[in-house]
Amino acid sequence: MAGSLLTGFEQVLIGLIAARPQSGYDLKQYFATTPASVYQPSSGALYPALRRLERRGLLRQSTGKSDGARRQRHVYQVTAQGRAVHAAWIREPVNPARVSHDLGMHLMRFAMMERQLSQEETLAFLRCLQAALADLVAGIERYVGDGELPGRNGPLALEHGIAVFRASLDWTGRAITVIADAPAEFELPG
Amino acid sequence: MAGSLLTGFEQVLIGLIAARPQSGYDLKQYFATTPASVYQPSSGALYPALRRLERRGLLRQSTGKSDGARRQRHVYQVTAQGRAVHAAWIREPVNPARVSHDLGMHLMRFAMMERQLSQEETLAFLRCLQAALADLVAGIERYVGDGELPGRNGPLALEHGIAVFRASLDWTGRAITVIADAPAEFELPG
DNA sequence: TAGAGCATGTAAGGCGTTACATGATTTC
DNA sequence: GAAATCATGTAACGCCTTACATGCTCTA
Repeated sequence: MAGSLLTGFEQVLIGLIAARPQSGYDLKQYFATTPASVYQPSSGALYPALRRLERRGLLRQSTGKSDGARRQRHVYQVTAQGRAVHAAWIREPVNPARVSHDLGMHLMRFAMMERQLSQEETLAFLRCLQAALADLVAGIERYVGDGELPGRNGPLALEHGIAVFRASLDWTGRAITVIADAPAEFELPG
Repeated sequence: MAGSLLTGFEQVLIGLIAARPQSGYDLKQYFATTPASVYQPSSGALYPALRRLERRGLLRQSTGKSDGARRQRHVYQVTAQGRAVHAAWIREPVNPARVSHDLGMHLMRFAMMERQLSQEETLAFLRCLQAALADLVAGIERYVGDGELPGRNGPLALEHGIAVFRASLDWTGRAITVIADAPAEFELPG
């Protein structure tokens, strides 16, 4: 992602805490139990990241109430500034040149868009993603057609890439249909 | 990948140089022109990596002949020790627990297997990958079925994961067919 | 009171990114 | 001779990984 000064990991942390105030341990549990998660952050990555975000004024600690916990938990919540940073991240445009690199992060953003963006904005995002993926797939297919790679396994591995990104591309079409067909169930909360 | 002391990036470098002796600049060109490549290494990553591998005795420089090059090129080739390390990397087993994380690296290994492994060994690798991906997809589908995620975008994002890994899984089936049907065209060179 | 699980944190070391620096050689 | 291109490299900085350390609380 281009514009922000935060890492993708930090942005995801803000988004998760924006959805529900929670502690570092809660986040570890979340990452550990969510299937196919890109992140399995270690303590050495997670806790320093939370403190960085706190130092920058994007998170703050709630009153550390120990509700039966074994040890004092540090429950974080998002500040107004943190909410603004998160909103800007959600709205970052899709960079077509980096879509294969950023795909996982785009999906994270999509999952977090629901309470931030209107139906129309979400559809615009998906259409950008769709166009970028279509170009990506076309580019790989052109490369395969050129017969650049010798042997058998090389072309097969490229076919894997085509199949995977084509699955992504097909998904964007289905997602657009689902979002477009669904009624706007609720308005965006403040 | 589990066993080796080298990074995945370093292993890929050894594999590419094993296929054909080349310089750092050649490798940059390769990464820049191959579509959907996982790596777009910067100079600050590439050249130090090559020197690390040289210092460890896995690469050595050919006679730096300037065949009309603008500047002295440092052409690397793989040493016997480097070849052994690469062969061990190619044969590393698929860790089912890390398959979603290692998938790109597995595909790199597959692309480089052709001259290292027999048809039977390649098929065994693909069947391990197939089994691991099947478990992964089943796990995500079970998670979706549990209805853990609220809202609309979260489940849709998970469906993306299912679609992508299912495309990988389907590819393994096709690749197994292609490899199994193909005659052993040539024997493994020394 | 010993141990297991909870929850946070630190320290060393390594690697990558960005940005800049440096020669050499064509080309105009 | 100036500029563009080729080709390699360095330095600062930041983040992650691994491994270890620390206390607290519940259970036996």
